[in-house]
Amino acid sequence: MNRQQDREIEQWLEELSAMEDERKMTAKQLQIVRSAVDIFSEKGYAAASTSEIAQRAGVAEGTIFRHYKTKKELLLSIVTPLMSRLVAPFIIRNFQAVLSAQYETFEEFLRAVIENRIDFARKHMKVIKILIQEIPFQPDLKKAFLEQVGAPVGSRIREIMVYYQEKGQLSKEIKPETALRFMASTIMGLFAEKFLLFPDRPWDEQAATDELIQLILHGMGADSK
Amino acid sequence: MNRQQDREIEQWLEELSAMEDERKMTAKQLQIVRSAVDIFSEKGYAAASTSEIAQRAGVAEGTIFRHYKTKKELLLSIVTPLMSRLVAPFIIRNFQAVLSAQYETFEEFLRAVIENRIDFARKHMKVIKILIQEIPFQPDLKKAFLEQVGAPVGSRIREIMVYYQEKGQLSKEIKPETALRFMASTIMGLFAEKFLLFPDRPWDEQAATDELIQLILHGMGADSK
Amino acid sequence: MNRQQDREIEQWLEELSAMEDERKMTAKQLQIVRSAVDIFSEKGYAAASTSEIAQRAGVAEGTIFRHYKTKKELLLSIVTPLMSRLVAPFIIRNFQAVLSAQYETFEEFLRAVIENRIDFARKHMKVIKILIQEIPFQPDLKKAFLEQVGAPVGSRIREIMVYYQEKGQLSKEIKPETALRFMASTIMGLFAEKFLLFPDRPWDEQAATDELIQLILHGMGADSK
Amino acid sequence: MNRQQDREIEQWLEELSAMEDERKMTAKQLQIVRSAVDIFSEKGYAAASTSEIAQRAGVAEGTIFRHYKTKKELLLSIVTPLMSRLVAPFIIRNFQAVLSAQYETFEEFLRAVIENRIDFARKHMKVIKILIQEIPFQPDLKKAFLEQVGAPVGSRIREIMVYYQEKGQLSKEIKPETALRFMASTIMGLFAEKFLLFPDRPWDEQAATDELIQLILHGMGADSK
DNA sequence: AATGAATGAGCTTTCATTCAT
DNA sequence: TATGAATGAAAGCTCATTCAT
Repeated sequence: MNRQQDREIEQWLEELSAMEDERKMTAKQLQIVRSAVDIFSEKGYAAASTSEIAQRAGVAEGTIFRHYKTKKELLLSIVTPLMSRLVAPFIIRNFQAVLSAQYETFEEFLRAVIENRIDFARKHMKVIKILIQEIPFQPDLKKAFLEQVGAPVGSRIREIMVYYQEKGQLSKEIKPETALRFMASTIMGLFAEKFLLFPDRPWDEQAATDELIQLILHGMGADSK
Repeated sequence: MNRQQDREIEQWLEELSAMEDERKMTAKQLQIVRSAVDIFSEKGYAAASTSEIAQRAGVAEGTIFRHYKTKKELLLSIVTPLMSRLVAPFIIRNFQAVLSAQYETFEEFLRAVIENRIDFARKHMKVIKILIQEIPFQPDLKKAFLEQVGAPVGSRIREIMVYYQEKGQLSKEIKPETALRFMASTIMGLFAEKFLLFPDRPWDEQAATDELIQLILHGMGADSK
Repeated sequence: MNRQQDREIEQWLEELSAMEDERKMTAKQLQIVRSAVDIFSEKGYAAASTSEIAQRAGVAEGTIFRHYKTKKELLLSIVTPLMSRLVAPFIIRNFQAVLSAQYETFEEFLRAVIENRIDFARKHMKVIKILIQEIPFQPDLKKAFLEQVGAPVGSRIREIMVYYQEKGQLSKEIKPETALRFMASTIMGLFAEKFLLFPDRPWDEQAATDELIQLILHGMGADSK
Repeated sequence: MNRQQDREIEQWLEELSAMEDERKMTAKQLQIVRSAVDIFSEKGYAAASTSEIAQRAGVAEGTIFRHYKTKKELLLSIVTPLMSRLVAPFIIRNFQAVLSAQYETFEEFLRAVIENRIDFARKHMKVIKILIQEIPFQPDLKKAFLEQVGAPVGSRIREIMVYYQEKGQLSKEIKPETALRFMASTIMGLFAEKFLLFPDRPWDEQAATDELIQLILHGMGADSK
């Protein structure tokens, strides 16, 4: 199994979950969702008005409420599917086998994950922004996030770390929770800078990724090439 | 100059800027600000209503608008002073002298800064949360943040890094912008975990700080003790 | 063409422009307009509250703003159509032909116009009152009035005066602007007395009209019968 | 008695009543009144806010209410004195003697009155505007106006007309009420044109006055010189 | 006499949601 | 399924007025 195959699997997982949602949508409904994503991410959930969403979707106000009982249900319908797509690559069955077959070193693994998630994040930037913005204010969202994302990813990370620690490539001192937070926050930091603070400033994505990987690897006491 | 003195300076800077704002406030106005901070951080700026703010402040709704022309002005009056307090420790005159007199190693310096900012952040958690939540939606806030916080802190970090790089304690490969983002995002990651995601889970602050410092030091290629 | 026909044309013009406005109104919207006319003319635009308008219209307050973005738009929607109706009789194509066919003397013409406009004014008293009251405070209204009413009526009056001056029935010394103002202000003076100052005092409309016509005719140096 | 003396009397009457009002005013109160006159005439009574009045007067909000119990009392304090000044020249004792001594012809009299009132109106334009605008909406104002202005001026006009009718200079057919309305409305029409509709257009005051006098004289069947 | 902070009722306007068509 | 008129609660904000200083 090589990187090409990996990408295909990921692709496939994405399509799968995406289709589940969108397959049975009417054209109007799709427009509503798209318009909602735009406006939620532009002005925030609370400041977005259903009438503006309807207008930008080219749809009557009432139509939104035919598909979603409340404005909040519309939010959840947008943000919940993202979560499963977010964890998809970590849920492949027989993960460890995949791992050992595929990534000789922790660095290889890390690079694969980061590149993959950067791809993903770029595609779903708006919805991710909505999710992160709303988690602090919506307890049910927070709960769903911890259960559906936090827990499974957490346990995967644990397995992975043990795997590479036993291979002697990773310091045993660092706790998996800390490592997860460390990785997640540095990645999200990169995103905050590139997409939120300076969206107009051009950047060399490859270089930034390399740099980031070095920071994480060193930080976690893994030997770089 | 020792840590004790450092804390005193910081203290003094804080008081100074705080007093400027609050000195001439009436009792009611203070209540309004406090109530607004609470509610903005609980439900977000857009979802907070001036009537609820007034109610919790024990004040008539009109009173808010006697002191602040608009709801947004109230937001800014809360969030703008935070910025100057945020950068205060970096603006001390003769910073380099202070530095060399005080911190032998980069690690010492890093520890001092992180502990200091953790102190600060704990004290001002709510307002920081408001600021971060609103920056993506308020262009003027974002601009003010970049100018008043980003720029000065950025140039300080540059000086500091050169200083310790020349002392041979810091890898020369890392760019200051990247370093700043790296440090900021790991620190904020810690905060997001401890205060937003699991505010009820007890934690050993000292241990977390030590851990964080090691991650940063290693990540940036500084030799740990 | 006789007076009967003239009245029919006028009638038709009225209906025409009225229908344009009201045809596509919902029942509720019509109630809103009616109620707004009443209340604006009773207390003045600024002192009228949308909530009172809604209440008297038997409609929810929000309904007003579904049809008119602002209170001012509601005012304009009431007052603007009046202007076109006000000038309608002066805009008939081939006016001069009508004139010569119809009115042998200036007095006849004057009598026709005055009676006609008194009819009109009685029907639209409230809206006229609103218009006159608000013109001094709303620059856009004033502009619209001058362009849509002042200019066309002015140039018609000019034509008419030349016509009767050449017939030797009208002094050539008087300027058309002055004549227009003279006629308009005496007519409006009559209205102010009868409808504003003493609305409860009964009056002989025919006698008052005759009297008024004599005053104007003599004032303008036209020979009375 | 000549025109010079007449002017002096008028002057004196004016001062007298003016002083009554303003003599005991503090500087602040005067500023309040001036500011109120400006703002009432600019935006209308209902749309003027006491806070704006206070601000333009350079006075605290509360100060207004120290002098005037309510906003309406402020309005009345401005508009009521105008009424007495408006009728002052008609109330001179022994009016008929003055008349016969002074004005040989009705035209002379008319010219004197009109010139005098134009003088007056120019000086008090703003307050007159306020009065006229508010009369339709304030029953007590209307009542005061009819009693203090309408009645005395009406009876004076009656005397005057009889006087000149007996001198054979004035048609006996016209009713004094009608004559009063006719004169008032043509004068006010001139004012509306010159001060409200086209305040920026320059005009020859003397010519306009002459023209107006001719219109009135002819209209009323008085022989012009 | 003058201030200006405080009030609470009321303002215009927006909003999420309902429902007859 | 889709519409859009209608709703009424609630939003942000203004206002005339009061009162302790």
